[in-house]
Amino acid sequence: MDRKKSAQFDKKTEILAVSVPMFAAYGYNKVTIRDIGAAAGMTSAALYYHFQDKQTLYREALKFSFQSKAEITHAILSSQGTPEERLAAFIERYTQLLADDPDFRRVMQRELLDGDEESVGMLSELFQQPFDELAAIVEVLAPATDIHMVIMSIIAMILYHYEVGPLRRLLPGAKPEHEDYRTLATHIKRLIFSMLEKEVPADLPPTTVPTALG
Amino acid sequence: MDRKKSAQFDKKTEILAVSVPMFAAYGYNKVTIRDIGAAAGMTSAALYYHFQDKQTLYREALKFSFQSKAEITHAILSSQGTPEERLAAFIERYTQLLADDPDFRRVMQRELLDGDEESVGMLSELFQQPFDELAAIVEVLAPATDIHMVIMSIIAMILYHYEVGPLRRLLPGAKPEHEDYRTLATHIKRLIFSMLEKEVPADLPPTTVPTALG
DNA sequence: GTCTATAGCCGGATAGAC
DNA sequence: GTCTATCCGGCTATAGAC
Repeated sequence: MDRKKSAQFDKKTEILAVSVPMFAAYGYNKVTIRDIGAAAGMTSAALYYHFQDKQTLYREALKFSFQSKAEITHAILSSQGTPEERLAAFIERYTQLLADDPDFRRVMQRELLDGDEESVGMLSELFQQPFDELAAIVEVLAPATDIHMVIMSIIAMILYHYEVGPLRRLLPGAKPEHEDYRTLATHIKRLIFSMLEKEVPADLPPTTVPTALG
Repeated sequence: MDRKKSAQFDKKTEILAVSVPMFAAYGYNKVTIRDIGAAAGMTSAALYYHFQDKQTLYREALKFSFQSKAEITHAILSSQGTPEERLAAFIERYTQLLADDPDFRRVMQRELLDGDEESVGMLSELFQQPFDELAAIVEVLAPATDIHMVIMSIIAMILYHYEVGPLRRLLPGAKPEHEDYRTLATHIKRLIFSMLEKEVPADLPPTTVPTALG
């Protein structure tokens, strides 16, 4: 490791990395700067050397968390194959990605509830490109439909399934396999492909899902 | 109006009624008991005559808000007609109900994020019956499918559309008509009925949507 | 770059008068 | 039932030593 500042491991980045799961779990208000300091191995006063104030720290944590997700989403959408296969791959892999990352889901949920214009604007910029890539795939498969709404429906079924989990488990017909992301993915693929009047493509070969940058 | 205590207008109920929109808009932490007192026309100290503490007030507000919604949901599902018509009616009317009631959506969203076991348990009890009624309808239409998942998908597409609104509006392909609940309802009906391999029933006669109890 | 100490504020809850 | 006054605790942020 050389002397030059390493974006991966400098103190500031480390603080962001430990604070993301805390904000995800408890929300902005309940996480105190003392908590963050303790988790990063310092006192709250030291945080003010790195960040102007709590709001700034939070916004940088948000960006830190979402930037990588947008890049992973782009990577998922860059897979090879027919449009059918690529759409199926997106549903399968994105479902898995979110199953593996409760923090990401929860931060997103909190932003949709209480995010200010600036934060939400930042998110929209990050997801502009992946959204367009997905739109290009859907357009080939269903030129006559409202592509925007089809995409939102897919995302809704994935994300809301996780959001509603705590309540869903207590409702009639809940089964253990509903916790498995593959059950969810299969269900969504069936629904979407039947609307597109296409066959659901065969399951993916066990390609590695990108789970981190680089 | 007689002397007996009227459940509709006693002071306690009035406090709950004014606090629900506040909790919905800003969340538990950001709403102070001083705020609630002011909105109800009294000081915070007076609230402690009616409620043990802030948590208790919140929980009662939650129940107050959700009980009526569960009853309305039941009313929507009690409509006449073929199973196809009843499912279509549910999608149409529930979409409208949620369009008209941002408080309900937001309180639900907050509970799914941060609700404790007790609150979520209460919600699940309230929605048990409407869920079963919906399941009975779907079962007739699609005996071979995972009914639980089909219902969750419908609810996901309705609720997530509203949740994601602030972000969705900034994404490619967003159009003004996506704000109209009827656009959403039509889209969901098309998707669900194509999966069921049924025709979408004709639009409802302009029946009044129940919007309050009684 | 991190610490200790503390200023300054605000929120929940209670005491006691009316 | 509602008020005024107040206590207590926790939080953000800063000052200043090291």
